[in-house]
Amino acid sequence: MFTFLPLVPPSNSKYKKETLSLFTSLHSTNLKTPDRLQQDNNTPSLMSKSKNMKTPNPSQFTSISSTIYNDDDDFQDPIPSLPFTQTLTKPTSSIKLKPSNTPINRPSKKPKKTHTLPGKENLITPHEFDLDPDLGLESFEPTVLCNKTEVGEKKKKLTDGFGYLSNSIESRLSLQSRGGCAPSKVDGDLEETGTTQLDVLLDLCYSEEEKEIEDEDVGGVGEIISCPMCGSDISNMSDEMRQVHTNECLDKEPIDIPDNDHVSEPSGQVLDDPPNLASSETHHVSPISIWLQNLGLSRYEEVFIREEIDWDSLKWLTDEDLCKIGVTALGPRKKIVHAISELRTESHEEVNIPEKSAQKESKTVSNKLITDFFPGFAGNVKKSCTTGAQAQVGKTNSNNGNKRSGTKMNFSNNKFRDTPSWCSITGTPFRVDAFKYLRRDCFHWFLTHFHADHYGGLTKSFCHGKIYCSLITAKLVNLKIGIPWEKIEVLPLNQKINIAGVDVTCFDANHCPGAVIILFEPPNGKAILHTGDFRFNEDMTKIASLQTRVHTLVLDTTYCDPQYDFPKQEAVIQYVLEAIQAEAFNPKTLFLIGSYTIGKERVFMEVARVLQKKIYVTAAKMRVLECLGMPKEDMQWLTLDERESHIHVVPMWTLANFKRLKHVANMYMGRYSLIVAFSPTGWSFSKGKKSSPGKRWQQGTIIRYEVPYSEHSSFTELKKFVKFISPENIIPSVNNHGSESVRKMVSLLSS
DNA sequence: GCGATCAGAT
DNA sequence: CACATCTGATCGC
Repeated sequence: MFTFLPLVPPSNSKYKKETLSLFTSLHSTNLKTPDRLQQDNNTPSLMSKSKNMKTPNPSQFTSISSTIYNDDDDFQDPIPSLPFTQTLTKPTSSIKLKPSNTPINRPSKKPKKTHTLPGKENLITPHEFDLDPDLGLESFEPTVLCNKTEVGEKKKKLTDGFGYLSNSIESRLSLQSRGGCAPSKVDGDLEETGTTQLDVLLDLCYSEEEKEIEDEDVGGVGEIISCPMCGSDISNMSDEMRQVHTNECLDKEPIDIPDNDHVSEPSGQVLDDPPNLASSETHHVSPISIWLQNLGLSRYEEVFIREEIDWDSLKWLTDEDLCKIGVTALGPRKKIVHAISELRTESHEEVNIPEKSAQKESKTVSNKLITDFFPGFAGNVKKSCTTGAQAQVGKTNSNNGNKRSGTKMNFSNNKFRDTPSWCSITGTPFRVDAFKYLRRDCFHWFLTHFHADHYGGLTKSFCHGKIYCSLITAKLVNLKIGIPWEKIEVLPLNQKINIAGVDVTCFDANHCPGAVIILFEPPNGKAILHTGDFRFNEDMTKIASLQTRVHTLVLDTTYCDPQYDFPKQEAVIQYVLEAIQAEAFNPKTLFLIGSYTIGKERVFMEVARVLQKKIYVTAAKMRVLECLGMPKEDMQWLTLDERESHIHVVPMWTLANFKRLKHVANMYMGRYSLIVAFSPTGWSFSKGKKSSPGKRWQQGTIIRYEVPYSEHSSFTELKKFVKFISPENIIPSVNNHGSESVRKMVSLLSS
């Protein structure tokens, strides 16, 4: 019978000691090394077999691996021009862990900024001039800097083991005890603010402030600065807090937009429908023009003017009409038609809500359920929706029940949609995972982790301020997207820092490498905990900072439904291990383990460690893994030489269906006679069957396992977490299950 | 021609 | 279901 032969003597006690990560504890405590593993080393191993195989020439190697696994895609080399030969010439016989050629140390090259306020860049980047020389700067730069130097020192610590999953004792010890919040200098309603609504007015504020700053560039302070809305003295606030304050006032007191110059600013501001547009009309800017600008289709402005299309008739234009009037290009036409249909939907709803037609009512009710079940949430949403989630359409929204008098436009273009409430951190000038909603009124963009649905919209031309994220995420953002380090601020784990007057603390989210949960403690005293994506574990309840009072919890509700109950990751990995053993009777078996750009590392790393087998990864995947700061003892299990391993890490979609797997099988025809693939996904359980450790499918010589390996919290875990945090409000960050599941969760929680 | 973006697919 | 991503079409520079 075939068994795995250890490639390396299993003397791993050293790194076991060093690695505080769950990874290791998982290995040392939960995962039993399969008995058969240690026995029977008479049987020729696949390994030795593959060593005897004829060595393919380099070009074969490349074409095979890249063709089979679509390496050109996700695990793609970020530098397109990088010649394949570079990969090929890597030593293939002895796998050395090359020093990473990724510029991971570049953050340190970034000169530590000192007090640079009165410099030219203050005029260039608004967020810098925003800093009050006395207060803002004091509260922002020095604090961060101070912490940043610590960050540098901590980097090593953070990345020891899997930095991302260690709520290590070590790091927890360094938790700062949480001081009381500074008394808010703004009025008590501050927290009720949404952040971005009337960018128009904000822009006004900017230009005014810009002038002021230019004037006082030399450091002139002392003037009393009043809120343009309520008139109260906001001189003591940092400029960003002033923005926040002003935004709140704006939300409270909707006003007419006074200046069309700003109305026409195509920076994605939210436009009120007829009323405000009407006011802009008096300044000879038609609402249609603004609307077109927001769609990025200003070039058709002339056409619409020529055809004398007004706001009302716009809503009834058809695709055909557009063709006739000269919008012939398919793309723009589609865009316009889509946007029009949204306009219609919206006005339709406006009409219907009062009528309470059965259908509409049910929609309204279901929309409101979330808020109903979270006392205080409704009010919040309403306000933050004015700037935030209100106009959401499509799959990323639907939790925003309240449509403030339906006066907002929906834009088909994501970029111009309102920032959803779960992206805006009320009471702060921050956004979280909101790169799809880039605006010029914000300069602090937090990224919880490096998954496409969270960094979506972020491109290397990002120029909206700073990106705040964990070290691992920072490396990936730099590697994969090409964001220069100058635009990235690395956040330490388990350590409170101050950004723009707001206390910020990050914790490991137990999701993918680098994923963090972020606690924001704004001056208004209403702490906001943003989970990003996370999987709850009991250790989180031991984090001192989380035992604080949390006002609003922005919660990853991916599996917020009782039907979603899956096993612990350890159990699933154990299942995979056993399945590999069970299938390994055939020495010509190729094992494939699915993976995303990042995520699911634990599955294949544990397989390697427990089975003592090397794992093949593509060069691009290796570069990503090199960002994770895994100890050498772990990295030694990875190889870039596919001949060294019959366990391959492949992009998840390679395993998506048997058709693709057959493709792989064909490519390896003759070399492998059996393919065993593992798809680790949280969705791989049937609704009725709870916690089944995995499903096995077979078609001929291809076996496909779906294993419920989730990096999101199960419903049970969500419950525990919510109970632990006991927030006043919850904002779901995922709306896939709608309000119903949130309602269920809440009712269960309250029982 | 390349990067960005989006809808639709998986 | 929709995880997290891919694909292909289109547009702008």
